[in-house]
Amino acid sequence: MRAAERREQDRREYNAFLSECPGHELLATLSDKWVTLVLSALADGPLRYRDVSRTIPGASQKMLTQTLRKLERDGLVTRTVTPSVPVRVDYELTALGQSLLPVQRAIKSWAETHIEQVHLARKTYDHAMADAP
Amino acid sequence: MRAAERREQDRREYNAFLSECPGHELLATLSDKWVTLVLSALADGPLRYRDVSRTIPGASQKMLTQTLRKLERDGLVTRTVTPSVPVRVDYELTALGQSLLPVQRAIKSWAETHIEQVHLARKTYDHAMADAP
DNA sequence: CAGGATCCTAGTCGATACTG
DNA sequence: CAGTATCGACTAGGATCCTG
Repeated sequence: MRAAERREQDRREYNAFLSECPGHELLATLSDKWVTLVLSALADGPLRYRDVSRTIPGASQKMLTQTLRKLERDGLVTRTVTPSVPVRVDYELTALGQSLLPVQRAIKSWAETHIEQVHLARKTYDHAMADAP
Repeated sequence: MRAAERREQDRREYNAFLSECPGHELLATLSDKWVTLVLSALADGPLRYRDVSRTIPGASQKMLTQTLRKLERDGLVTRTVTPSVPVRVDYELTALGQSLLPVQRAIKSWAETHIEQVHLARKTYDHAMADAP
């Protein structure tokens, strides 16, 4: 059973290494469905909580809050509370957050120019699989 | 209860719209932890199954196979079976797969230049939260 | 060697209800 | 208005065993 232990050890070390890898940290946040949506919702300027949720009808308010908190924690957006009645909370991209937009655009750009090839490949693949199951 | 139904309807429509959005399709695959690792493992040239798994010790063979199949289906890698005894299977990036590497590099690049700011922001945020819980 | 088939758990997400 | 708290459904991913 030493081999199994050894493999598990390797796996742990590797995963530890990965969680320290900047690229994967970024991907972890960037890949979040709601993160990308919130980011692009705020791209045009600051929004109140309610307006963000209207811009992204698919998000439950739990996910929305969770996402906004995460982004705030990472320094990508600022949260400004105006203690009126009722309270008003505005969210705005920081400079750091804005610097992420070009990266998003790069991804979107690749997607738009290559997605058809991917779809075609899938069709071909699925068809081939249907012939030889 | 009509309001709830309406919201659910909106959510469904929105999610349907999202799943058709090229950007999110790409992000769905690109953000997969194992996808990025396999992609960069194959960046330097074709590899056999065993070698991929050695390059990425953290991946269970289930995840590895699953990921490779997904990439093959999307036309990002080719799978070549050599029917010797024992069999030999090579995986190689397609042109489409290689065209994805610059995007990965862009992400990695942003991560490396900005990750410290993110870490700093987190530290500050967590510290502020500790003061006012 | 390269995987297929299963079982199982830990975390994710949505819906709902309540608060300052 | 802008959340917080809680619960249950769901599922991705890991461990394990087995095959051509």
